[in-house]
Amino acid sequence: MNAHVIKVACSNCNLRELCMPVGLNEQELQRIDEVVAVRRKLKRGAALFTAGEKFSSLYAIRTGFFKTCVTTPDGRDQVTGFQMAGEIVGLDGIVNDNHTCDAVALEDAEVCVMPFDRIEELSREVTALQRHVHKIMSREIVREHGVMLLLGSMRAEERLAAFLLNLVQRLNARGFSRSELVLRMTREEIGSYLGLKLETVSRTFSRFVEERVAEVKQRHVRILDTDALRRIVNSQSHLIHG
Amino acid sequence: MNAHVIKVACSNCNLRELCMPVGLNEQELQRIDEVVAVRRKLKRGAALFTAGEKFSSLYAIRTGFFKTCVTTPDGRDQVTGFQMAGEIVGLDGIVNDNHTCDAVALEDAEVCVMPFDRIEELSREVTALQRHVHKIMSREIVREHGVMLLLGSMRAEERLAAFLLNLVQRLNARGFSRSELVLRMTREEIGSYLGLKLETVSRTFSRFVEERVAEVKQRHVRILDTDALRRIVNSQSHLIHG
DNA sequence: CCGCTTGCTTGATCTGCATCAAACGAATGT
DNA sequence: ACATTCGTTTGATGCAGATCAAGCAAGCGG
Repeated sequence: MNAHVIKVACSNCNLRELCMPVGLNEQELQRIDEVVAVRRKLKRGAALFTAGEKFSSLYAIRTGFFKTCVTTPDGRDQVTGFQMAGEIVGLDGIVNDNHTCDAVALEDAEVCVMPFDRIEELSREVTALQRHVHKIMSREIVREHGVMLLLGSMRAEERLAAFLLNLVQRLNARGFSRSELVLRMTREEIGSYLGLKLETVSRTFSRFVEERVAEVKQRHVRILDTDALRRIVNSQSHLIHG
Repeated sequence: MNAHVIKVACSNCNLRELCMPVGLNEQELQRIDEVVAVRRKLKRGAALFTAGEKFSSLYAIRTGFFKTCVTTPDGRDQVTGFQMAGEIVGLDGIVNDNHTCDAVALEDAEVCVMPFDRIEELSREVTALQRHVHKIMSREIVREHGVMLLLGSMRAEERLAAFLLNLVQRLNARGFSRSELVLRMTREEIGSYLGLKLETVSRTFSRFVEERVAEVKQRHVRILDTDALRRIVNSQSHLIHG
């Protein structure tokens, strides 16, 4: 199953400040290394875990890009998030010791496997780790609030603008351009995440191009006017008559 | 601010199995009592906390019914959840030490105030509490996945049916009828939660009445055909041509 | 190089829900 | 008991996005 399994350390990982607490002393840093059991490589399209699978570990993404999605028995499908390097996936599995969604690599990827009982054990001793785990889970809750707001009250243009702004912001935090990006997912996956059909996503991209807000060539996107995107998100279009 | 402040213990609280871990020994039970600092009473309409407010505590609902909602600077509003006795609110505040949403009592209510640093301290010592805190946060993440699915891919009828089924299920777990309930929130609040306008909520209720699926008199709802509701939720209406 | 598959774009039409509007019922305070 | 306010219901109309449909571009295997 795990084609490549490599034992490694967080203490000298350049993504540490993204997925691990900061301000640890020497001793704590060494203990943190115990959190990661192994690394695991995944091919594009492969699932890191799937709904129903036994939960045992959280995963820190080292390289690559993931989507998480829930599927109902009747075949409905909803992308619940896109995750990139330094982000943690698997939190959904804690509550019932089973994963409730799939995590799928959208490109070749590598993750750090962190057995959850080891995380719990260590976070009883290293306060900063305990706090960090709590923050990560809380952050996910807050992120999902944002998605609910988006799905519940935004129009297609606003949704896609918010989506793009969020993506470049996160990419920028990882040293990438704040105006240029390559989408790792299909129009259909974007649509699923945003509660839109793929045709609507495509048309909305085209409208952005017409309005000179962005250049879009397949999955290559160059944002020409970030402020315009921000204005679109805060358009209050739904309140014109309020 | 806190008109009524009463010191109390979890160990003899009849809601303990809802908001605290089970299977604790005598000693652990006593320690758990330290988690709750005080209780706090709220009048209908009062906010337990609001967005921007400093985070310090989680709250276990003892009596009453709450909504949580996020508001954007441009006046958009989204109800992110409804909470009842035994449920925990405030998890959103952990990540940035500030609350990011409002929690408002929809009827006179009482909560147990649990200072978060005390929770963290104690959960370093009581493994069952640590596990419990993790499960509560994970459960919230999973719940929100469900809401995203609902908002992203369900039709009005399906959303309202899912909403009703979820409410009675939770009420039933608290000893109430599995067919009769009193809504604590307005049509507008239901609509905000479900991504619908209040008129659509009202019309959908009327349709349920026509179809003899439920009786609805203002906020009093009697479910006549639970299976019909379940069928509506799993209708696959969006896949007829798939 | 070609043929195939997969993903994307664009057009035409349809529809579910929003919007606008009005009236009604229930709760609240005087 | 009454007026006022707030929440709800119901009807008429409009529109954003879904659906249906066709063609196109890119990647890939043979």
